[in-house]
Amino acid sequence: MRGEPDLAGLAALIGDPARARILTALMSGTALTATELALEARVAPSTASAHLAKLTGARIVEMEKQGRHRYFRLADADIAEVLEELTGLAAQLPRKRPGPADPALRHARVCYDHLAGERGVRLLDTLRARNVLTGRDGCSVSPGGEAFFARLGIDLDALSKSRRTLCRPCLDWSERRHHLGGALGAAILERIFALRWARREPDSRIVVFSREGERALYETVT
Amino acid sequence: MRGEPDLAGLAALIGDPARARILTALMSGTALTATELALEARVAPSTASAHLAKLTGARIVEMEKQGRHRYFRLADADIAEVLEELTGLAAQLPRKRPGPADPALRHARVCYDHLAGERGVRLLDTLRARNVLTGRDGCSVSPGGEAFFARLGIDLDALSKSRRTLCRPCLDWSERRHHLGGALGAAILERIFALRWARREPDSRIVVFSREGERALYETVT
DNA sequence: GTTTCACTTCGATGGCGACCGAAGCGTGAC
DNA sequence: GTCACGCTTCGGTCGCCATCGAAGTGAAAC
Repeated sequence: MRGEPDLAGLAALIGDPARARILTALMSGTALTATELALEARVAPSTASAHLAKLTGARIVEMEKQGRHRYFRLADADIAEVLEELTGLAAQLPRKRPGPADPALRHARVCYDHLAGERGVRLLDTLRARNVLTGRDGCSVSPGGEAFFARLGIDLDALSKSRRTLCRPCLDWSERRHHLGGALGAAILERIFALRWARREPDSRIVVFSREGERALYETVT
Repeated sequence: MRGEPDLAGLAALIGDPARARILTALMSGTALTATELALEARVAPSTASAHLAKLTGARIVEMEKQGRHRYFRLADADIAEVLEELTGLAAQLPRKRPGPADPALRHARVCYDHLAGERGVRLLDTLRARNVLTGRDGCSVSPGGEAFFARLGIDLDALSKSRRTLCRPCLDWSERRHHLGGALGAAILERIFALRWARREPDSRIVVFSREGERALYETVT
C-alpha cells in the first residue's frame, strides 16, 4: 500500500489559506492554543478546530492537553524546514522581488526554534569563516569550535546525545541563503535569549536584539 | 505590495491531484507536451490545459511552442528541489514506512536533471569520502577533484561560469539523505548517459545502469 | 454544587474549482 | 486548397470542503 507518497494530499493540506496561516503562526516554534490559532487564521473556533483535526491527523501538527487548553505545535523540525522552503519559493515566484514584508522580520526572526533572517544567515557565515564550523557539509564542529560553544554556555556533548541532527543548514526564505538550524541552532538561540542579548517581540516571530546583545554576539563570535 | 509570500496559493497549486501528477511527471526533467501531460494526469486535454495555464501563470512551469506542439517543463531547478523535499515529507508522514514504490525508482532515478536514489546518494558520499568534494558545505571541489572531473570529461571552468550553483546538496525523498544537484550534478548525469553507463527507462524517471556502467562508475570514483 | 471557559461535534449552507464535451483556432501535412 | 492534429476556450455540471452558529462535552474556578 501507499505505492507513492501523497504529494497532492500534503500540499493541499498546506494549501488552504486558513491552514497556511495556522502553520505560519506555528513556525514561531511556540505552542499555541486552539483559540489563538483561530484568531490567527481569522476563522471561527469551530472552523479552526476542524483544520487542526486535519493537521494533527496528518501528523503535521501535534496536540498536547493542558487543563482546559489544548496546545498545538509543529510535529517536527523537518516540517518547519519544508514550510520555510515553500515560503521562500512562494516569495520569489510571483515577481522576482524578494518581498518587503516587515523589515524587522527580515532582520531577525525565529524559524521554529532557531535564528533566521539577516542575523541568522550572518551568524552561520561567521561561524564558518572563523572555522568554528567546518567539514564537508559546513556543519561539523571543529575542535576549536568545541571550546567556543563551551564559552557560550552550550554543552555540545549533551546536545549530540539527542536524536536530533546537531547542525543543519536551513534555507532562509528572506535571504535565500542558509542559516543554522538543528539542535545546535536551537541551543544558540536559547542562549541568546537566556543571556538577554535579544528578546522576542510578543505574538510574532520577530527577534529584537539589544544594542549590547548585538555587540556581545559580535564579540563572542569574532 | 505583497507583504507576505503567498504560501497557501503555491501549496494549493501543488495540492490538486492532477496538477501534482503533472509536476511529478515533469520532475523527470524532460519537457513534455500538453497531451502527454493530460495522459499522465489522467484528465481530459481541456482540463490539463487549464491546469497548465495556472502553472505557467504562476511561473512554476515554462512553455515553449514548437510547431504545433507545446512543450512544458519545470521553470527552475529550485522548484524541482522544493517538490522533491515535499515529496519526501509526504512519504514519511502518513506512516513511518518510507514507502515501497518501485524498487528500481528508489535505486536510481532522475531528479530534474541529476542522479537521485541510492545510487545518487552513494555517489555523493563517495565523492566526499575521497575528498573530491570538500569544504564547509561539503560541496567545494578540491584541487585534486578538478583532475578527477577532467578525467570524467567534465569541464569545471565552463560549468562554474554558468549562473547556476555549481554544486548543491539536494534532499533525496526515498533515502532521506542528500544527493548531488546543481550544475555539477547535472553534468555528471549527462556524462553517465553519454558514456552509456546507464540509460533512461522510457517515459519514467528510472535510470538503469548496465553492469559495466555500474563498475565503470565505481572504478572512476575510487 | 453552579458557573464559566476552552474546545469540539453537528447540521446546514454556499461557493469555488475541477471536470468534461463541443466548438474554435492555429499549424503542419497532403 | 483540404484535412488532420494539437491545443485552448467556452459553457455548464457536479461535488467537495471551508465556513458558520448552535448545541454538547469536559475541565477548572468559585
